[in-house]
Amino acid sequence: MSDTDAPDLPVEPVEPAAASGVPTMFDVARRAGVSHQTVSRVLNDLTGVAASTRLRVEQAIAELSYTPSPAARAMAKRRSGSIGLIQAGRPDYGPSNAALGFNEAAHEAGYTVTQASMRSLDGEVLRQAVHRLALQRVEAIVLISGEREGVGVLTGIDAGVPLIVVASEPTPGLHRVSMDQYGGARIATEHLVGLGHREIRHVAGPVDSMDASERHRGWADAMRTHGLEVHAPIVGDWLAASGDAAGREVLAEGTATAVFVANDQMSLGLLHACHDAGVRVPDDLSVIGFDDIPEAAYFTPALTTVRQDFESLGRDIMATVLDVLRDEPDAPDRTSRVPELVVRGSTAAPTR
Amino acid sequence: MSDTDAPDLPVEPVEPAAASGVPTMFDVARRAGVSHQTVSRVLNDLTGVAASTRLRVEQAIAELSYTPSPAARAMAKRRSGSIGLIQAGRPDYGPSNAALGFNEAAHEAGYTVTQASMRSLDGEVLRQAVHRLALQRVEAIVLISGEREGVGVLTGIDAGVPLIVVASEPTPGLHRVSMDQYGGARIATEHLVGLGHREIRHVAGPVDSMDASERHRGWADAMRTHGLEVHAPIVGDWLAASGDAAGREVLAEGTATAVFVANDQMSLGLLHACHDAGVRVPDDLSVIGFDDIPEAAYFTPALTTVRQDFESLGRDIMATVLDVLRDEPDAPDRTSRVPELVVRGSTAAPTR
DNA sequence: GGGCGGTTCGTTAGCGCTAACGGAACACGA
DNA sequence: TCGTGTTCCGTTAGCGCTAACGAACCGCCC
Repeated sequence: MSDTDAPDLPVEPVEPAAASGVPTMFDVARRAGVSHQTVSRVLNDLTGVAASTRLRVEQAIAELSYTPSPAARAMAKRRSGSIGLIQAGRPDYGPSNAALGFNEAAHEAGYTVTQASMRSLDGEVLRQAVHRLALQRVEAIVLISGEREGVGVLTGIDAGVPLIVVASEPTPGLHRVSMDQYGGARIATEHLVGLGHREIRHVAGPVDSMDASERHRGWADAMRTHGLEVHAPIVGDWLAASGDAAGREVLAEGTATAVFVANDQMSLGLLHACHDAGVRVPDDLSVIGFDDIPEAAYFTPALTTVRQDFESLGRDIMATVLDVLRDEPDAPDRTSRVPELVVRGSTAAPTR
Repeated sequence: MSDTDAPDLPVEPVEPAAASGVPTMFDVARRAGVSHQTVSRVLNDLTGVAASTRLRVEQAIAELSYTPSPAARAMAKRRSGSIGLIQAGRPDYGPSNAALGFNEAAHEAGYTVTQASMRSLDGEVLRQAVHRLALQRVEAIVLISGEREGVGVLTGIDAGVPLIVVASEPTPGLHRVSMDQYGGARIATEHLVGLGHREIRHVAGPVDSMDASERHRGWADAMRTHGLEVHAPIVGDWLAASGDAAGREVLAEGTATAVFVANDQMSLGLLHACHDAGVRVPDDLSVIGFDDIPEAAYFTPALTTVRQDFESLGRDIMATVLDVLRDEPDAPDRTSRVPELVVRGSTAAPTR
């Protein structure tokens, strides 16, 4: 049997001992009196293991409180089991809650989430973040940021993995999830029109925001549907300060009886401007916001707004990721979740 | 030369080809005409590589656009290079920004962040999140959540890795980071006292919140310092609704000339209640908040509050993590960052 | 000219898993 | 008795890195 004339040396089977502390699969195998492969089989719930053997292995696992090394597993399986998440820009109510929903859904699906968030919206910084995640061999990269630039940057990148973005406009080459901003804006506008308003201004979000564009479009289309004049919107930056400035502008003009503001924070600023100017809301001016942040109900007056379910959006993102990873041929389009009107005290019929 | 009488078979050196697409260290080595170990040396910036060789390797790396596999590296080095982050509870302004700062600092330090956030504050859910992260072999786990219960849960866990929490009270057995909530509350109270107020109520955060307790303590101590009566605080839950309820209570009582509210959201609710009741702020009642969320400047009236730098807190967390991982003997105590008073329009001298 | 220290590099052996294959043991019918 | 399947399990060979060692080569001094 021996293919050499040298004496058979006592070949020590190289079963690594649990020297470094944490037990390995071999430690479990030795304790259970089986091979490490059988342990692997039990771990991965494969067939071909006798019930009694399975039990012994499970017991050994429990006794050693063994847990498989994710690095070794990732290496052998050639997949990391983790998904990259980039949250760019200010951690506002919307993005934060979407990220949270995504996180929960990802864990439920057995994935790990590797975070690469940043305050900056700069293209170069974003590119680096994508690169960092790609280095980590994440299986997909998710971008939560409504800015058109961010999406543009991703479009030009070949990260080697699927890219999923939250975007309310079509994004060629990328997978997309969003809520129906256009529809929400129409609902808001219809509400004002239904109350009898005919001079309705719009305070929009930043020009680079796709959500802002869609809300603007929804407002404009609704106005046109009713034969009302579509003024140029006043452009803000989502923050309360810009809402305040926009409010002063609207009041200086003095013709509007209602304003559709593209988010709740700017609505707050606008309400502030009204109060300063002695303009009563909703008696002299109706105001409707967008998002329904938790504070909106306690603005003065309580803000009528359009509620978005960001957490569900986050879950939609993960669902889309799974579709993409599984290469589903006809995955459902997850861009039609429609926001819901919440009527409070900041809107009423016009008095003039 | 041959030690066998068999003919020399063409021994194929088992250098794995780039069959699976992504290039490996061996591919780089072959292209550069060196051994894979030399590639590793270049990658890890070790000495003992001739400048010319280093150049050739770097060029090969660039040409193949090779990036090392984190899984293989983690396995060989026996460290994952990632840190677990648990953000429990609502993604409010404070925690979200702290998480963001932490994220940026972690990446600057060369670490990856594995996220395990959840809306729930339940102990069991938290325990599972810690477990999930431990399975991932993260090198440390960070908890951002001011609830005492969360910290308590972590105290009882042996995750096998260092645990770092954001907590404004001492946490035996855990590493701790925080801002000086007590000091901030004293500053707020001193401001009101300085204006001449003597009947100052406190609207506190939930009893399980350490921040709430510290702010309460700071208020109470400041009151005592000035010989003022320390009433029992009204307990809220951080949300605007509870601030509204607290406001009604304060107004019904009718003795207070000022209120120190434990956060800005509840302040908003309280302002709302005042407006409803026809009580003018600050003429009839002064209100001061805590946190300085971006919206606070646009409350009606603009809110006087105490500003906290959450992003820096996040960076402090990462600094502490690094101290712990490096096993620094005398790491600095990062619990003394003092908030800053921001005076706006909601506080004034009492008129009675 | 030989010994000796430094620099530069290659060889080998892991890290802890999974995938692929093979082989032993047993049951069954022809 | 002999195949012929099953069922169960072990053996071997990777996955793509790092760590430890050792060999080759250079120049130097005695």
